[in-house]
Amino acid sequence: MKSATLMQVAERAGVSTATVARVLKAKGYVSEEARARVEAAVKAIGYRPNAMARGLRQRRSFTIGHMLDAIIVNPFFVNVAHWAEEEALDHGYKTFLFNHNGLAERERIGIERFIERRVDAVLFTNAVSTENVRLLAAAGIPALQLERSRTPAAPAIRVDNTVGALQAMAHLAGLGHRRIAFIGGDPELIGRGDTAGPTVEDERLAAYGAGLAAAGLAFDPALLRLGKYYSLSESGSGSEGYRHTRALLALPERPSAIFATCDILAAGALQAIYEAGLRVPDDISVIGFDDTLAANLTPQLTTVAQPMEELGRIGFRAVLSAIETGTWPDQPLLPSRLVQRRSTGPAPT
Amino acid sequence: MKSATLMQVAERAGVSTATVARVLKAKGYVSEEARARVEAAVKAIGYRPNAMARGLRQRRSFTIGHMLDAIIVNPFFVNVAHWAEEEALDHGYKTFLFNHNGLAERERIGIERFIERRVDAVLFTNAVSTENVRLLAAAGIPALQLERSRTPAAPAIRVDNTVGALQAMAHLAGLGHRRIAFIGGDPELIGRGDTAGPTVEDERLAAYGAGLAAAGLAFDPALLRLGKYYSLSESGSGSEGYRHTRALLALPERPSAIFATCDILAAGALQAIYEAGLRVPDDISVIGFDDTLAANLTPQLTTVAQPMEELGRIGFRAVLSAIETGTWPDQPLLPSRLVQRRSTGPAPT
DNA sequence: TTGTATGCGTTATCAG
DNA sequence: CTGATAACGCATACAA
Repeated sequence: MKSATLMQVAERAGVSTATVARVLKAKGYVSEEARARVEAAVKAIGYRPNAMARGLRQRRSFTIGHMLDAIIVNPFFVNVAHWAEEEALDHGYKTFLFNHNGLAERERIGIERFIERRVDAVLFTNAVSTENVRLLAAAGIPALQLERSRTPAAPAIRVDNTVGALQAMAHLAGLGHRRIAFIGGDPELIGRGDTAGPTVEDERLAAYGAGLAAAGLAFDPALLRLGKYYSLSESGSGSEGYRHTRALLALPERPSAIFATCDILAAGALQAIYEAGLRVPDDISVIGFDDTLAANLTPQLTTVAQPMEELGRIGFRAVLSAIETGTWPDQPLLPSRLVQRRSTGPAPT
Repeated sequence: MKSATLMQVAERAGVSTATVARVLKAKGYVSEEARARVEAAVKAIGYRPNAMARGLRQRRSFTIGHMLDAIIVNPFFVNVAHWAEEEALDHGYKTFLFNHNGLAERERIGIERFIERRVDAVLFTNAVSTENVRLLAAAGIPALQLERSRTPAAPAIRVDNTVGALQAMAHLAGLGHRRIAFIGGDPELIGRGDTAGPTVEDERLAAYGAGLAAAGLAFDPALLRLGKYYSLSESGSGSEGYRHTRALLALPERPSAIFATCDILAAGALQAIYEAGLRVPDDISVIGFDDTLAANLTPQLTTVAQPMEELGRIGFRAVLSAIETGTWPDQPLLPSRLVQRRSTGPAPT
């Protein structure tokens, strides 16, 4: 038994479809009596508006597309997608997800799907190719980047990586650490994109340097390990962090603290340290970034939290504004912040 | 600039809309010449079919709903959702996600949204209320449960929990463990649902007992810890496992191995053990369930893997069959299996 | 306060 | 092989 139509409701209530529409949308004048009859009819036959018909007529699908990097490898993406969806729900919207896994070709396919579905806007967490993003502009669909800007072809709500990273460094320095290693994304490897200015990786790396300087610590290139966050093909997604940490522990003078710019990297670091028979934080402290895996790791990880809920919610509200008014609200720089748990402690003496 | 319409393509190609439709759907006779002209026009104006119009006309949205428990707390759900989506993509479908967080009321709202969107079918991972699921039947929408059956109101593709759990127990027993603890979901607390027969929790618990018996080990009630998998309100989602493990370690004669029926529980167990200054697997072995967090934990967790990709893919194909032919294919019982990593080792002597 | 009529962009059914 | 034309279910401009 397929759902009833508005016309059937009208018939049953003995009014016109226009009247039914008026009570359903709660706009326009309707007599109390007609309203009651319509409501009774709606209930009686279990009427539910057909979103496709509505969308076709209104030229609005009440749907947005959310382009993600790789939802099953990094929980960061799940989280922002979740909160964007939650906010969307509050506004009568639904979101479509699509994972490009870092591949421009996949991203293109996803965007084409979004266009066919006539999404009212799309969120990128994150974008891959400027050319692809322009496809949306060409179709008249607003697009917004979340967390990082990879292309000038769409506005972005970015995160202030510096503030949290600086807190992390100050925390470590305050604990007496003098040899602090850094495991992070290589600005060149991660993909700088087409946006001018420092990338997320540049910022985190710069904050490491600034944190060192602020604490009066010298920079030691041996303590700097740059690479990818994870490789999609490898199981044990923390393997990059694991490898870097093994190298760090093999140093003649090993670090007493490691600042990893991703919880996944930190997870691998924790494994390497454990395997070496060292204890966290007694022998070595570890800080991560994102606050995704953190609370599940052993020991619970001190990490720089990203504002995932704000990113999702504010991001959705921003595109909603673009949809409804054609204008973008101010794009705030959302702060990251240090969350202390149990993986950091005083430097060993 | 909004996307062009089929009619505009027709005009530009100098043919009727019917002809355009024929070349687009690759069915019906079209002369080579007409086809070429249409294809050129499509390319020229960047035409993309409007899925809403198509859906309205065909009474099919090429969309399915996927009802999930709580995507941000348990990666298990992300994974099956991801693979179902992936399979859907291969068949021209998109999925809508909705998290009910274990609440029947939320589930009802989600289902209503799905109905309004006119999804062609819905997947439950997992269902909460029979009454809600019946809403779909009333609307003529096929529904399928994945991983576990909570209601007789829809068919289910379930997982064979026994096989993997038995492997886990045999693995532990083979390693010489004689005091094996069990931390699992309480069959009563988790929600038995309305389906007759043993629940997932019953099965895992039974396998524990059977594994003990097979190894000639006595059952010790002190080693049995039943509760919830996690509480949604608590950060550090492994806290349930942490608490149970603390209790276990405080026993006069503590276990040398713990079998936790969820990686999240195992993550908490690992934290408690670490905090107690014990080493895994030297002092105590741990096995989890699901294979979600496993590879990221310290040490990498031996766990009973659930067939998440198969669940998603086979699940989608099953509903597709229901949509297209009105019949359900055979529902296989998908096997779980032990994945050995580094958290299990010989029992200490 | 209410009803009529039209069109949103497709697909499908007919004739031709 | 091709072209009119009529729905699909709803929203809205316009009349009444």
